[in-house]
Amino acid sequence: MNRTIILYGLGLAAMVTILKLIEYKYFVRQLSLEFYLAVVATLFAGLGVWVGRKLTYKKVIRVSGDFKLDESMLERLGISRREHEVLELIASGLSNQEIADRLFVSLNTVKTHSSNLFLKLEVKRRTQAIQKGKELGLIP
Amino acid sequence: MNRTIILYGLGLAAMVTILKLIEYKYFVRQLSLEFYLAVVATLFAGLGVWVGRKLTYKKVIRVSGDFKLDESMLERLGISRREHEVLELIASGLSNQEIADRLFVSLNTVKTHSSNLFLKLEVKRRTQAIQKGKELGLIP
DNA sequence: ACTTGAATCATCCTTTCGGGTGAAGGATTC
DNA sequence: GAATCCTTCACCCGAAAGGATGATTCAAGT
Repeated sequence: MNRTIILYGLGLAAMVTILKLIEYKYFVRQLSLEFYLAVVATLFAGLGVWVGRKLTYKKVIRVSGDFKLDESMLERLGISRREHEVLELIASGLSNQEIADRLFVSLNTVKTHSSNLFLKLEVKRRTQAIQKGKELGLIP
Repeated sequence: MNRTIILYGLGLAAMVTILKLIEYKYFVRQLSLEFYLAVVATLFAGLGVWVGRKLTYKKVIRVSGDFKLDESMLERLGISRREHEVLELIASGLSNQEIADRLFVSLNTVKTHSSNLFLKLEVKRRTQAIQKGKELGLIP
């Protein structure tokens, strides 16, 4: 953070210096004030974008919380609501029996759902399903 | 994305217009060129920061990258290097046999490591170990 | 009315996991 | 040298997971 502020200051200083040099040597009497202003505005807007990126990069990374489900991926893979629900519970670390209890269905039903899920995700284990589900944006 | 670009353009246009008005009405003959430049530069740098934030916000969220291992947590829980290694491979979706092949040890060894790991993490399943490992900053 | 897909449950069978226990070799520390 | 920790491996056993297959119900569409 301190580093970026210092860099920002140095960048500003360098900019001003360069502009001064340009001002006194070439442009000031050859080009219009409007053009000169446009150049300054563009340069500093660009600098601002760069600095803004540097300043907000790390902050945003920490936040990075809000997960948005990729529903198009669900459709593409033909994953039903129930199967997705099972995937979420698998990822939360529950056993098939616990999932069955939570969804008020039988163990066999959960096993069927998970088997179909593994087929659609092209995986062989629930741990792989977790991994792939995250990659595809199906679970947080 | 298109919206931000349009906003950016409108912002620039508005800025230029305002500057023009100011230029022809008040400042141009009362203040030095340096001061005028500084105002322009600051305004546009600020605008750039704002635009930069808008432009990079969504992109950065998806990255959500650099993971830093919490080694103090490993020590606190008494998790050895090998056990942590096994945890990483478990989280990547490998079976115990696959982990054994990758580490050039026997299946029994992997089972011992994972069992000790589960004790230290206070979990009962590998899926829970993945979940808790992520919470504690032991794996990405 | 017929088809289709989802959700549900079942049975059989194999593989994988996980718990418990013991033990041997190596490195470090006291 | 004894104690401790890590790593390695083994055997046994029960629980959980996974594959294959078939069946029923029910709602939605055609």
